[in-house]
Amino acid sequence: MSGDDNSGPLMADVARLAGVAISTVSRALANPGRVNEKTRAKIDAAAKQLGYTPNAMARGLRVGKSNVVMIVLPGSLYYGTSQVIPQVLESINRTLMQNGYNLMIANLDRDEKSERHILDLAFGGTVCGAIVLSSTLPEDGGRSLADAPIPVVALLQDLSNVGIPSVVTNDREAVREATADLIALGHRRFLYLAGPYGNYHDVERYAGALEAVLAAGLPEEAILRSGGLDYRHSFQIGVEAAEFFARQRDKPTAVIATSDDMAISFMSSAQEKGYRIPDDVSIVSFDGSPVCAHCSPTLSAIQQPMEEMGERAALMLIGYDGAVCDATQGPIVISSKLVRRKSIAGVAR
Amino acid sequence: MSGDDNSGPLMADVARLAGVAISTVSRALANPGRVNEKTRAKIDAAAKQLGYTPNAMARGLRVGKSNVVMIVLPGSLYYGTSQVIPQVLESINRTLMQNGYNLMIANLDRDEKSERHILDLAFGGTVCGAIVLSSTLPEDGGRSLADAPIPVVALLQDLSNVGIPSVVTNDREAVREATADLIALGHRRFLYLAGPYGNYHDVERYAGALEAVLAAGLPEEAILRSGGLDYRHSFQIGVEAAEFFARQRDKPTAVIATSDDMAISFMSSAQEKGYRIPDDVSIVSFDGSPVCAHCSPTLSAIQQPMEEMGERAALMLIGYDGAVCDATQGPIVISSKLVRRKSIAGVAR
DNA sequence: TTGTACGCGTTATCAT
DNA sequence: ATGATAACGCGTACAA
Repeated sequence: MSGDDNSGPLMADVARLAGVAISTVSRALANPGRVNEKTRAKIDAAAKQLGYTPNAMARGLRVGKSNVVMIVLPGSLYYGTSQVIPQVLESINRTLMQNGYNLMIANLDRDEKSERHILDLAFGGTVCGAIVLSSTLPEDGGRSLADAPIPVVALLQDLSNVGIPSVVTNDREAVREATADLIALGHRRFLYLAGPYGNYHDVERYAGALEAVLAAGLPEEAILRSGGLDYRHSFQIGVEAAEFFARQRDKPTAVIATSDDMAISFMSSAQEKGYRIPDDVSIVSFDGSPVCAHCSPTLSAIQQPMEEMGERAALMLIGYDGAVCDATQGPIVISSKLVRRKSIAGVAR
Repeated sequence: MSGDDNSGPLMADVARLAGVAISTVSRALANPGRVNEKTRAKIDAAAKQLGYTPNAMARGLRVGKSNVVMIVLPGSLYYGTSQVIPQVLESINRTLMQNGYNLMIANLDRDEKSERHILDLAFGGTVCGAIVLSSTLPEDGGRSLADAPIPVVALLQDLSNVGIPSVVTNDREAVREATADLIALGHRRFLYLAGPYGNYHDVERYAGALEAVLAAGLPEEAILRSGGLDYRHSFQIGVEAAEFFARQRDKPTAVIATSDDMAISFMSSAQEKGYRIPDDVSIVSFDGSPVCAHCSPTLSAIQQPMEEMGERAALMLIGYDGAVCDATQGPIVISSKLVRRKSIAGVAR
């Protein structure tokens, strides 16, 4: 790469052309108010004529702060239908850009190298803040992202218990309400399709389903579970769950899937086996990707407010909303909402 | 945000602790070979003890080059099932990270502000290269990304005619072959679902279909077209196309969709109207998202080699593969391939 | 209101 | 093999 071009006009060039001192140019560009109107015009003209663009690294070095935020993503992303990551990325990027910041993306793999890399960014002054979507925090040789001299915000999972301000959805409550809805429709036996057991989301979502079941006076055994694989294998979870479903003597009448992909592959597998949806079995899923509206039948889903969460996290990070950026208050919770479509029906028996 | 913490050990601190000069520390860290083994050990120990992390901006300023690459994405991303952007992002990021580079993302909206922002990154030394996925190049007041003092590579579309090295797929050829396959299966009438007319991909893909049809001695009219909306409305295109299909007296027997979303919504709409797939109409689509394997019926698709394209573009940009980074040779073409699934069948009449 | 002078933390040149 | 020193391009006290 030939980016070592040290061409490009400098502030000194602008100053010379405008017939003023360098510092005046600096002020005119940063604090247009604190310089004579006429001088400013001359400087602006000179800058424009030369096509001057300030050097961001020099400024950053001098000011001791960059304007770059990094987002730490789990290393092995998963490419089903979920648009969670891209939506959140766009939302964050838009918010940052509007406030003069840039977004750098960093993948946190399992290997030491990627951890060190991310920590170098955090401790080396490259970034002035981090939004974390990975479930673990990078650590390496005594350094941890939690101790970095930059603010950190967690998104999609609650890390406020370790002092990191967090933005999450009300997973538990949303599942509880959806399950209660199903119970109101007459459902008494459920199949819960799980992501990796122990995962933050899985714990919350299962807890929500359980709360609803218990609240209705049903036993814990009213919920069967299937899945437990990593989210990368969501489609497979749905396929296996359909087989599991077919094997059951006393079949569940409703499925709660913790991702759209599980629901989609469950539906097509079950339909292939001759089960009708929602007549034989209702299904509700998670994330609410746009494709849900175009499944057969259209898929009811708990829709995550990605745009809003991304924006909120970004604003918290850059201190636009400093007062709320306090982990001791617990996480900021933004509501998901159930979007009802045709994959849910009452139990007719 | 409180990132203005000028804490953190400096190279001078390491030097003091190790009992050597600053410049020796610098060498020991950058060129471990050109310093005494014993000295190096002392320095490494000191650095580790202090938790020293080099300041990237200071280095960048001194060296006159950053290690950040930016990717310019179209402003209004589209969230159907397509995983093109996220897959390409991950692939590029992984490749860059392995080679010591970082990835910054920039959305190119229609407004002047985002154009200026991107140009500031390019001209201000923040980034040392750009990978462009947007269909237009940002321009503002005389500056254009094409004239920036950094290398630029286009991905997914061919900009080699304006001097920008490009990495593309063989869209045209892939569609031609897929269409020829359909013709071999007895299909004689086609419905082509278009993205925005005039769009690079649409032009190429339609051309491929047309070439196959003409080569088989069929008239241009063998291909009906529907769609023409922005890719953001892909689902709607499929829905409307199903209505269009239902209205036709002499119906096409095969559909060529230029995105998975069009295909998915066409299938579910058509099925709802009572048409069977592939018995009444075959369908093949584009992108080949993972969900294609879990549609009903499973969806045949021309699968784009996103991983490979991303990697190739990144390597080209950072000069790993300098010899090939020459736009005059035309674009680098990486082959898509048709993945056959159950949405295609022969014509039984 | 404008100019002078210094320093941000690192690398590279030169001399030792 | 190592050390002293001068940049890199900009922002900001301070002085004028």
